[in-house]
Amino acid sequence: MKKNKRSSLQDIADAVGVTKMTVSRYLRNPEKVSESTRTKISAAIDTLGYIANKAPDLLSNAKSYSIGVLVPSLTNHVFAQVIKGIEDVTGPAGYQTMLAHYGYNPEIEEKRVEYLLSYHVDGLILSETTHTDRTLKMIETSGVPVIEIMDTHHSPMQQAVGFDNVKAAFDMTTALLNKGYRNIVYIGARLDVRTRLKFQGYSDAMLAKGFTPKSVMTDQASSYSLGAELLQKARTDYPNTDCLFCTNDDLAIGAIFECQRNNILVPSQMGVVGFHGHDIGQAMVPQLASVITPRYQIGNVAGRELLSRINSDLDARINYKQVIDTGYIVHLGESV
Amino acid sequence: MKKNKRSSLQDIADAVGVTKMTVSRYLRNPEKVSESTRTKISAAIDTLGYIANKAPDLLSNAKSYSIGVLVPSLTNHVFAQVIKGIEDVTGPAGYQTMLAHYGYNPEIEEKRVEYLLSYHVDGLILSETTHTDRTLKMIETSGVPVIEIMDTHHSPMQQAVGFDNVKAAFDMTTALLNKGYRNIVYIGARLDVRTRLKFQGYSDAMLAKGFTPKSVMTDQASSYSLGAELLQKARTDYPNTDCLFCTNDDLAIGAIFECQRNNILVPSQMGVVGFHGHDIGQAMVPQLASVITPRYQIGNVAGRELLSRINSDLDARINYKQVIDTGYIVHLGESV
DNA sequence: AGTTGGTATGTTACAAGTAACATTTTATTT
DNA sequence: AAATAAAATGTTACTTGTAACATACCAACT
Repeated sequence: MKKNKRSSLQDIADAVGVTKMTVSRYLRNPEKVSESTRTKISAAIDTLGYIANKAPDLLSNAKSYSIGVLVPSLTNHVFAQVIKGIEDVTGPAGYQTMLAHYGYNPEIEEKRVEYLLSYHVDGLILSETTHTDRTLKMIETSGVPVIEIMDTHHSPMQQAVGFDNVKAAFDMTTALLNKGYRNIVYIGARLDVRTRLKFQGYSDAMLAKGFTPKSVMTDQASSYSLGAELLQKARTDYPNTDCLFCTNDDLAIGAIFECQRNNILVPSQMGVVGFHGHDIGQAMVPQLASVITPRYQIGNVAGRELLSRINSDLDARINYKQVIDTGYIVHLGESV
Repeated sequence: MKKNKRSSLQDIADAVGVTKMTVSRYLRNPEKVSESTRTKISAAIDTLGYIANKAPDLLSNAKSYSIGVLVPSLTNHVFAQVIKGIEDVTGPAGYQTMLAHYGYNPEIEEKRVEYLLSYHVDGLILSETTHTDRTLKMIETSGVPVIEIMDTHHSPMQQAVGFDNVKAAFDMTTALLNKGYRNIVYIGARLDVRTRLKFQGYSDAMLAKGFTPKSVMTDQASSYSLGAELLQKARTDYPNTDCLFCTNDDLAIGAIFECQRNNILVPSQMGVVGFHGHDIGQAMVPQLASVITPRYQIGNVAGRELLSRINSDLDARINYKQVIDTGYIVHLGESV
């Protein structure tokens, strides 16, 4: 038993006794079709369950009203709010998002970009500042506008929206030093670009006040249990550690739970700091110190800028080299 | 300055001095093209930055090698692992996922299904058991195989993979009663179908042992802070509450934090139970009691079944009315 | 030299929807 | 009733890549 094709405009037309052009008009400019024909077409569409086919749109180079959004990971809570920020602008404007993820891997990012471009997305939002040569080439030749989000430390392809990870980590570290911490250890995982940038900001701040940067790093993916492990490793490697600056909230929260299990008092015996300011850290006891990043706003601004460029007549590839900085808040909470 | 079109096979062909058919052959069966032509085409593709166009595939009704995955929400941690489970099967088989979300709203689900079908996905995975009439109609007429995941309590459209939410809540409630809790209050949010099913299982278990079901419900979305609020509401509405059965881990964790802030001892003064068994609940102190659901496995099985049906010659709409139950684990942890 | 066979490339037709133009039908006016 | 205008519908051409078939070219063999 072979699958029978889905119905086309032609099938509707045949059922009604008109040409597909009339049906096309019904869908696009109903007022140009007579009342009686309209009724018949409407009935036929219902009966046959017509679904528009995107193929001709792609063929004719029409706008697809789709935008491609690439995030590194779906388990990383950071991006759920970014995506909401994007869709709250693009949705009402009639755009659908094609969402894909690439596991922090530039080769997979390349595949995803190719995939999205093969579907003629009208614009792209990428969550990374480093890309393969072919990714750059494809974006260049496709001519779609691109916005890189999250980090503004690097020079953008076209346009970037986010904050300076180096500066944010520098500011937090300085605040910790001002609070009296002396043996702050940086806890990193995944070792993606942003972790490296934050470590740089931390190091700069430590060195600026005459302290030695220390770190415990792993390329494993972040998790609560990894935070627990890395706390123990820090205490072994640097026995007089008085504060952990974790590259994200998950590690920090895992470390705090491990402190609770081992009767290490937070913050009096150990300060713990995260990054991004997620709900969970703000709700927990003690409230987690973190750099609160405006993730919703980053998505929102990126979406707005992207739409404005999609609807501009300017070539996406010229006229741009713009950075929009959305800032961040150093929040000390109760865990330092 | 107008955007210049992306390059097509014709552009490559022109650059090399052959017809586009030869270029097409180069991409699909390189061995059928002469060595010298191959070299020239390869160079031209690099220079012009050719990106395949999906349009002809859609037109010719070829397989798209895309599958549509609809999840209710990206902030709900449940689905990240489901998606990983799906992609770990479908990715290696050469399929890309088109991921979309619909905020627990059947009308939006309908739009998303239409969108995915307009791009000719080869199959659909839906996270809901109730759909609009038009959604059902579109899926019926499109002829694509569909799998509904998460709940198996209802009769599936074609095929369902998941567990029985009513039974799971019944079993957990029974375990709590056996442990000696008497005034268990059900805490619900969002009021989606699955919350209702779980409440039913809880009620059945309470009534079976002669206790009165009690609940605190809201249609707000779940969050840690909402868990804190609902704990207080439960204590006001039912002063002798000795245990909270929360519809998900987020509410449960928020409730535990609120207990910690108010010096209510968990579990000795208040038992708290969640649902799904997320990492955070398992890592925290005290370890959260929860129904551990096999989310990765649900995705994995759904992906495997979907592929097998995509590659079958059978009409997707017949021969199926199958439920695959992946089970769950009642885990009592340290919070009861 | 002519035939055969294989390799490389070209030609045509097709999928679905729409813009642009052409034609037919209906309504309005004289 | 004929002329004109307006409304409704039809025809053609076009977009991209590929299957199916057609042709051109060259080498090897009789």
